Amino acid sequence: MKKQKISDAVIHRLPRYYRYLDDLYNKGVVRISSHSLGEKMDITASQIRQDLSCFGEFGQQGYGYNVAELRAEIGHILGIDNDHKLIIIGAGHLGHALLQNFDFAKVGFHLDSAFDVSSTLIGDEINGVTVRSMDELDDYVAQHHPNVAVLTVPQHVAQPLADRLVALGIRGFWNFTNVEISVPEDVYSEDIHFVDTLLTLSYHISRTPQE
Amino acid sequence: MKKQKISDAVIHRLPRYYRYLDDLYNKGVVRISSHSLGEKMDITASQIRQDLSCFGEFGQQGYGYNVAELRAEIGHILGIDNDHKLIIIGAGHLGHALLQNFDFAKVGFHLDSAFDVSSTLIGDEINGVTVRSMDELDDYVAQHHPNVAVLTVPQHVAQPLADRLVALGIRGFWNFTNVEISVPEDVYSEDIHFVDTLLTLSYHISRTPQE
DNA sequence: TAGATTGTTAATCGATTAACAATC
DNA sequence: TAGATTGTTAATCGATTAACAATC
Repeated sequence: MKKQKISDAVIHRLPRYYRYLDDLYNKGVVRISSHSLGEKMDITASQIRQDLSCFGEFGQQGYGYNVAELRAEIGHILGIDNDHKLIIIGAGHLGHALLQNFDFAKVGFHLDSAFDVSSTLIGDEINGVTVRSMDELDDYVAQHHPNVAVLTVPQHVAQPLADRLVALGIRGFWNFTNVEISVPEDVYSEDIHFVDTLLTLSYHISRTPQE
Repeated sequence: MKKQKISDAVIHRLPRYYRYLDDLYNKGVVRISSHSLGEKMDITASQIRQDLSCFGEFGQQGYGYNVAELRAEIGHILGIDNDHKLIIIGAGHLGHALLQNFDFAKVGFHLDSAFDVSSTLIGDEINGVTVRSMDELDDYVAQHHPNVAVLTVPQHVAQPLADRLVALGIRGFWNFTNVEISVPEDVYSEDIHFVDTLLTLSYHISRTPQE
């Protein structure tokens, strides 16, 4: 096991490993070799072994990897067992969709509460979660200490809100606005730029002839 | 200008360039150098010039780049002026949120129609777009020839639906389900894996102490 | 035991950065 | 003109792949 800084390339492959292993696990597959996993995922066996070696030794010569065990190990590396507490800021259509559809518990997050400014939404209970007024935000965070905030708010309020939430102790953002928010070094923001992905799609279908 | 295969790394930076240039453009900024753009975007000036050189020569020595012009060029490279026609498959919470909030026109897409299986939704008009029955899908596509489909449907129907849509001539997928759909070489699928991004976030906030 | 497959070291490949002549 | 900044070539850095001894 090498003890080094883990590269972004490796980190970004981890959730994908987890997804495939979880799938195999649910199908009842017991063992898998780097070679056959690589075939499924369309990457080289070498890359898989190299990636895993950043975190430890999880396999066995001549056998491969135990699916349940490797799944659990990668889940652990990803922090799936840390029970992060999360609040949703903005209960509009997108926030609402996440409240309704997204299985936060499956990835180790506990959805605590949602906040909005609209009096039409405040007081509503969506999928067991109460929508609170933004006026209650400071008190609520001070009392319950969530560490992650989902930003499903209009673009122009994203940065001021992020600043406010950082001051309240939020450590991670799942940012669905189309702006990159700036946060201190010890806070992480994962941006979902819908526009960017749609443009990437546009790029690819605009030039399929030669490639 | 080098004539070569464009690497994925470059392609994935293009929408970000476009976003920054669009922002500068809207602020009325006329010119920018690779150095100052790099400072804003937190990348090297060298990388910007190297990236752009894949597509042409857009700058001028001693001056830099004209913001409006470079924005338009990158938009063109991304295919923003191709007026792609798009349909939404699945008008549940997430599909609904996209119908309501997302400015498809801004990125050169024309939202044509939405489809669902639920009789509660069929016939509804959301933001000017009619929700049609999935039974009408084949006829509709044959007649209107949309080239992109948004998949906001349950996981287990994603692959069969994708197959059906490919057969109908769809060239690109904006896939919001948590499975990777397999498509022919000349079709492109852009996957939005919410779970993966949330796990990446989890990884980062689970180990901030040392980094 | 023989075959399979790991973890790791070395080789290769590609992407990023630096340097600089060209020129606006 | 002198200063600034490009596009491109060369140098560096990092990531991926190949090879292989170790061993289950």
